[in-house]
Parts: sequence; C-alpha cells; structure tokens
Amino acid sequence: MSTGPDSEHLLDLLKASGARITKPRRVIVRILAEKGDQHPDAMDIFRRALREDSRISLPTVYRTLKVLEEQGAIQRHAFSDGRSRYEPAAGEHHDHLIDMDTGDVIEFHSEKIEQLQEEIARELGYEIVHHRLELYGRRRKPQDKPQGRR
Amino acid sequence: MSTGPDSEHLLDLLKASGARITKPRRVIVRILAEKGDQHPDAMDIFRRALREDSRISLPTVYRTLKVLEEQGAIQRHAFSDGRSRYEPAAGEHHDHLIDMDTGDVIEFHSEKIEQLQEEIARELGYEIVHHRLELYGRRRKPQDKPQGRR
DNA sequence: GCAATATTGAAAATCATTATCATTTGTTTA
DNA sequence: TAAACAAATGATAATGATTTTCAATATTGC
Repeated sequence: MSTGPDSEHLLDLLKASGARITKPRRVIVRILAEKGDQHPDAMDIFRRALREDSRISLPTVYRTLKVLEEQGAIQRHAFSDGRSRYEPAAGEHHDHLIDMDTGDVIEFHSEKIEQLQEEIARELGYEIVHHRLELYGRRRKPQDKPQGRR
Repeated sequence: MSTGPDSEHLLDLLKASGARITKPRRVIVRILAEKGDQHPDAMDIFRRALREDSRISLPTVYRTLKVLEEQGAIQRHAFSDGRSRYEPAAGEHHDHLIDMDTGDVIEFHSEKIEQLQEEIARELGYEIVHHRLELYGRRRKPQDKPQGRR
C-alpha cells in the first residue's frame, strides 16, 4: 500500500532514458505516484522524501523532477503562487481550477475549449504548441454570506 | 509625444489612493502608458526609466508596480518564463498568445471561451474570480518544413 | 516655508531554483 | 564478484527575481 500504482512505469521511463535508478529516485518516484495530495511542489516532495530517507537533499529532488519532466513522465505547472507544482503526466490533457481559499486543484477538460483555442490560434497565424488554462475561483455557497472575510 | 495617452489616468488612480506623485512614479507611469513594446517586465521598465532619470532604482520600480497593481491600474502576468510582465489594465479582458520563438505577446478575446469557462466552473460548484489562458505557439509557415529544429 | 510622513536609493535579505565539486553509488565488464 | 568509470549525490555556494530595511530625501498640507 505504500507503493503507488504507476511507480514502476515512472522508473521504466527513467531507465529508458539511460538514467540510473538510485535510491533517492526510487523514493521520489514513489511519492509522485502516490494517490492523494496531488500537485505537490518541490518542497512538499522533499519533505515527504525526508520521511522515507533522511539523507535526500533538495537539489536531488529538483534534479530528479527535471529529468522526469524531460522524459515527459511528469508535468510542471507554474501557477501564480510563485513556485512550481508537479504531477505525473496524465494520460490525457486537462486544465486546472484552483480553489482560492484552500489551494485545492481540480482538474477538468473541455474539448470545446480546446477546439476554440486551436481556431483562434489559426486565425492569428499560429500553431499551438501547448497552452495553459487556469480558473481561479471560490466555492459557490448558494445561501451563505458572500465573503468569509479572511 | 513623449507622454502616453492615459498617463494622466494612471496618475489619478495613484493620487486617489492617497499615494504621492513623485518624480520616479511619473517616469514609470509614463513608460507604462507608452504605446509599443507592451508587456514589459520590471527590468525592461527599469532600463527605460534609467534613460529618463538615471537615479531611479529597481526597488522603486517594483514598489511602484505593486502600488499600481493594487489600485487595479495595471495587471501583472506571470507567463512561464519566470519573471512577471506588466500591462496597463485594459478596458476589456483579454487572453494571451505567446510566440515561442520571439517572445511576442498577442492579445485575443473569445466570449465563447469565457462562457464555457463559467459553465465548467459552475458545474464544478465554483465561481470564477479570475482566470488565465495562455496559448504558446509558433507562426504557421504553410509551405515550410514542419519543425525548424531548435 | 515647515513640519509630518510617504518615498526613495543603497544594500542586504528572501525565495525558489540551479550550479559546482568532491565524494559516493549504480552499472558494466572482466 | 570485484574493479573501473561514469552518473548521481549531498553540501554548499551561486543565481535571478523580487522584497525588505533603514537612513536620507522629497511631497503634501498648512
């Protein structure tokens, strides 16, 4: 129950790229594959990694994340809070809705929006390589008072 | 011809918030109001400001940008290149298409996409406070070889 | 013009991320 | 399995963007 589902897959990707499977990498990959608490940032991962192996260093976390990203094994997202957040490359593309109160990240996908984007780019003479769509919002509380005042 | 069109407007907003109109702020505001070369980052603005007054400092640029942003006079965008870029708050909302080769930023707006976003958020139980949609792409060269190889 | 206070510039501090480099470890080969 | 070599690590310093500190200066109201 401690090893996530596609932990193996991530290791395979690493191996395929000629990278060595080291202890720290095993730990980091395992963390990334874990369910729950998705979209962690480097520090989150580092902290969790420390619990499994107190010798792991932050630079190694960053290095491993970079390798995984280059392999297309994970994706890095730069939300507007400064640091980067990572997530195992989903099979299919999706966008994000960020809960402004809790920081929760909800994934969604709209083929319609994707198509409209392509269309717009084409009209402007461009071809989309990738895009970023983030909705920042708060839960709708039908009968609640509007603002909870922070 | 050196003072942009809504330079006055920006100064009014500053004044309205109780801020003092100083020399550095005049310069920075003037630069922001200039046409052409839109979406500058702090360093761009700093460099341009130096040409008008060699005593201006980078922190002052950042501080002024922050005040203006809080006043809603300008908007800060965090594209995926690390630093923030600024632009005078446009009358109407728009999104961005970033040219991956030149760094150019093209603005566009699609009411259809906006509506779809609202719809999606609503379905997820959220209300959108703001959003970010960025398309990263390259110019389409009809008869050219597909990839220009980096 | 003068006092009260916001703003400035210079310099140092943060924060996230990356680079350096000597040491350790994974992998390959004998 | 052990030697050999490159890749990866950890500790530490460096980077780049942005922010803070604080004494000196400039604005605004009177």
